[in-house]
Amino acid sequence: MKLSTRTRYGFRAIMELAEDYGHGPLQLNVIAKRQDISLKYLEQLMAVLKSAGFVRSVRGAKGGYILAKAPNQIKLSDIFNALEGPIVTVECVGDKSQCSRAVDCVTRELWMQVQDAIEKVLELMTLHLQELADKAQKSKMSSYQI
Amino acid sequence: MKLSTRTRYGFRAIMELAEDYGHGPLQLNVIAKRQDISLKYLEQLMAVLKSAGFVRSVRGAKGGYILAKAPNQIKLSDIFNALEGPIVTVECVGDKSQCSRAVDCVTRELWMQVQDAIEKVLELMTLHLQELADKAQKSKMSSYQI
DNA sequence: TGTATTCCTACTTCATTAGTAGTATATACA
DNA sequence: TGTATATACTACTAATGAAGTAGGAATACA
Repeated sequence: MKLSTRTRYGFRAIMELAEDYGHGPLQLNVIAKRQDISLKYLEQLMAVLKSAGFVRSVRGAKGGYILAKAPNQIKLSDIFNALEGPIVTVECVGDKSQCSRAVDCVTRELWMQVQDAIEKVLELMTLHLQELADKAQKSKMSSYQI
Repeated sequence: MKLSTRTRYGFRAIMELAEDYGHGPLQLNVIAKRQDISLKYLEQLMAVLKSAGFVRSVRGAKGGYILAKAPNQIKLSDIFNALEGPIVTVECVGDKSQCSRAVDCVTRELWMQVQDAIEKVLELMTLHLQELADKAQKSKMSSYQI
C-alpha cells in the first residue's frame, strides 16, 4: 500500500498554493518548476483538484490557480480522498451485494473495523495547511517534498 | 487504496488451515475448491506464506499445508505484512536518502505520523484466528469470504 | 511403480499509473 | 487588435504491477 504520485504531487501543488494564498493566481509552470513535476501531468491533477472544489482557476495571461478556501479550512483527509480515492479494504465492505456470503461473513466485519479505524486516523491526522505552510516557511529550505 | 487479491485469498487460505488445525495437512486443491481460487495461483501465495513462516508444507501424496503456529498465535497484522507488504505512505518516510529535502521536510513529518497511526491500528485490530474460526463455525454458512 | 501433492519457473493478460502531445479556448496588455 | 500567456480538453504511449495460466520437476505414500 503506497501513495500514488497523484496524491504526492497534488499535495505538493496544494501546499504551494497555500503558501501563496492572498497573492492572486499562481501559474502551474511555476509550481511545476519549483516542485519538479511535468507541467502537462500537473495540469491533469489540477483538473481533479478543481472539480473536487479545492482550487479555482483563472484562464489566460496572468491566470493560474488559487485555493478555493482559506488554507486553514482545507484538510489533509479531503485532499487524500479526492486524489487517492476512498480507502477500501474489500469490495464487500461498501457493497454487500458483491459477495453472496456477506450477510454472515465474519471477516467482513473485521475488515469493516479496520477500514473505519484507518478512516478515523486520517480524519484525526487532518492538519490545517496553514500550519504546514507556516512551518515550511520557518524552515530554511522551505521544503515540503512529498 | 485497496487490498490485493493476494491478501484476500491468502487470508482465506489461512482461515481454512486454522479451522482444520490439528487434523494433519490440508491439500491446496481442497482449499482452492472451497474458496473458489485458482489452484496454481494459490500455490504461489502459499509459497509466500510459507517463507514468512506461517505455514509448513508436506510434500507428496497425503501431503498439504499445516499452520506453523497454533491459530491463536497468528495475528492479522502479521499476515497483512507478509502478503500486502509494509504500509508505506511515501518512500522518504522509510529512507531519508530518497529525497534531498527530507531533513527539513515538514510534510515528511506529517506522513510519518499518518503511517505510524495506521500501523498502530492494524496492530490493535490484530484478531486471533481462533476467534474468527470459532465465529465462522458457529455461523450456519461457515463463511468467511474476504 | 503409479498417483498425489508441493515446488519452481516462465509466460500471458489486463488494468492502472505516469507521463507526453497537440490543439482549442480564454485573457491581459501593448 | 494582435500576441503572448494561461488553462482546458482529449487522445495517445510507455512502464509497471496484479492476477492468473501453464508445464513440468521433485517428493512421498501405498
